[in-house]
Amino acid sequence: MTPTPQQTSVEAIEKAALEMIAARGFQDVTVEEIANAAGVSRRTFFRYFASKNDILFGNFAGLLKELDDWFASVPDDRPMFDAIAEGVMRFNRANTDGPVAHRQRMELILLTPALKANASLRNAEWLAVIARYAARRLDEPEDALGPQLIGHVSLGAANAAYERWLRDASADLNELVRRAFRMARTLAELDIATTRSSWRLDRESFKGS
Amino acid sequence: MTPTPQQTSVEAIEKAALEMIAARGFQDVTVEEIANAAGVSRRTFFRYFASKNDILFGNFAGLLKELDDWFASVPDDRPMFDAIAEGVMRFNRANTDGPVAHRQRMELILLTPALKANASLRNAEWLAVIARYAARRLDEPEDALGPQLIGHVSLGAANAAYERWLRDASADLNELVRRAFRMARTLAELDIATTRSSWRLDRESFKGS
DNA sequence: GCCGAGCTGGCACTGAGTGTCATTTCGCAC
DNA sequence: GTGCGAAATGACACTCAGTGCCAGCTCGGC
Repeated sequence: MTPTPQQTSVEAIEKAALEMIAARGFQDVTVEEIANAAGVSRRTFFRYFASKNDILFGNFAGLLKELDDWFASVPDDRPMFDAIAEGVMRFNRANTDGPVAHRQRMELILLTPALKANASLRNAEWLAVIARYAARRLDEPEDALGPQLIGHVSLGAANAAYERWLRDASADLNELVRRAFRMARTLAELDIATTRSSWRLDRESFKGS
Repeated sequence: MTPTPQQTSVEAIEKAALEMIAARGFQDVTVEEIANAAGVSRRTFFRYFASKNDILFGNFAGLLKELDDWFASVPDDRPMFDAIAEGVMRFNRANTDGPVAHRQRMELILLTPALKANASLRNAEWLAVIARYAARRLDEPEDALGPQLIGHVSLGAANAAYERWLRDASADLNELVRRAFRMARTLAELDIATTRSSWRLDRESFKGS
């Protein structure tokens, strides 16, 4: 049993906030209004959330820890991007209070500049988890170009899938994630297949070390 | 000739701001202080910059337009990622007031949460330019998964190169950009080369459509 | 020299976020 | 069930970003 929850529950504030924000937009709802709706003082709101921008991000740190632990348990003989793709899907699932609220929350985040900007800070923490796993797999330092690149690319693939999902009400997020990671793994093929004629290799920026 | 610049130059404000921010940190400098140092009222500051977060981003929109125009002039027989890598390097070069200030500015942006968050909004605009080019090359809609993915991955490669550059005072940014894009193109090879033993393909998330 | 347009400064106001302190609530020991 | 200490809360004051409004100034054209 939980040792008796605090009188003021984080969930109550989140619920009140999501309802008002969904109805009127993030910018038009003040923290004071949210606090009142949740039966809490403005000051107490800021004891539970570092900023107004954090209301919709829930227990991000906790989910991140879970993800990190999961990657630690992935065997090294599993293809890296296969594991990362599954990590993304696990993270999304854990991040959900039912698919409807999930979509609504993601829509708000990606369509509200202040929230999108805040999300980038969270994404940087997420990226660090991926980079740590990639560093282990590549046997390189975490801050080397390789692991960091894999982190950035994975974040890009996940974001591309998310944005596409929000445009298609009918699309399946997991399927989009799989497609995005499959494409990301083999971008060179995409490049070659769509380059109409030969480009003189001695002009290629990619040549050389 | 320019038709007589405004009395208040954007450059003067930027210069005053950069000096104070570099010396004392972004958060500890108030808009009022910057405005005073630039000999301008606080109100006027906000007529030149939409927010305090925008001071260090210069004429981003103008550079973006240049980049877009340049991509429009790239022939379709040039390999896509080769062109994008050059686009990144061109953008960086145009974004510079001498390499010292460039590095200092990027350090501030990437190390100050508020600025990093703001940068993500700018990066989204940058990404849209890349996606437009990719859409043309792939002959797909701009908002399809492919073009968007290429935009996200390119942004990731550029960011990975940037962050690595900031850690290595001696590193060459262009070389890092080339390396990052070369790796991004062939991630599958990296994956295969570092997967220690065979993973049963029927468990692969990538299988199927 | 006059006039209108655009730039500027000053002022007041909203709202986010923070420090401080008094009060309340709750778990716990007795 | 009574009292105690710690933690949570509420209230207040304050800083600072950002905005609307209006009055005054400057500059070029007439």
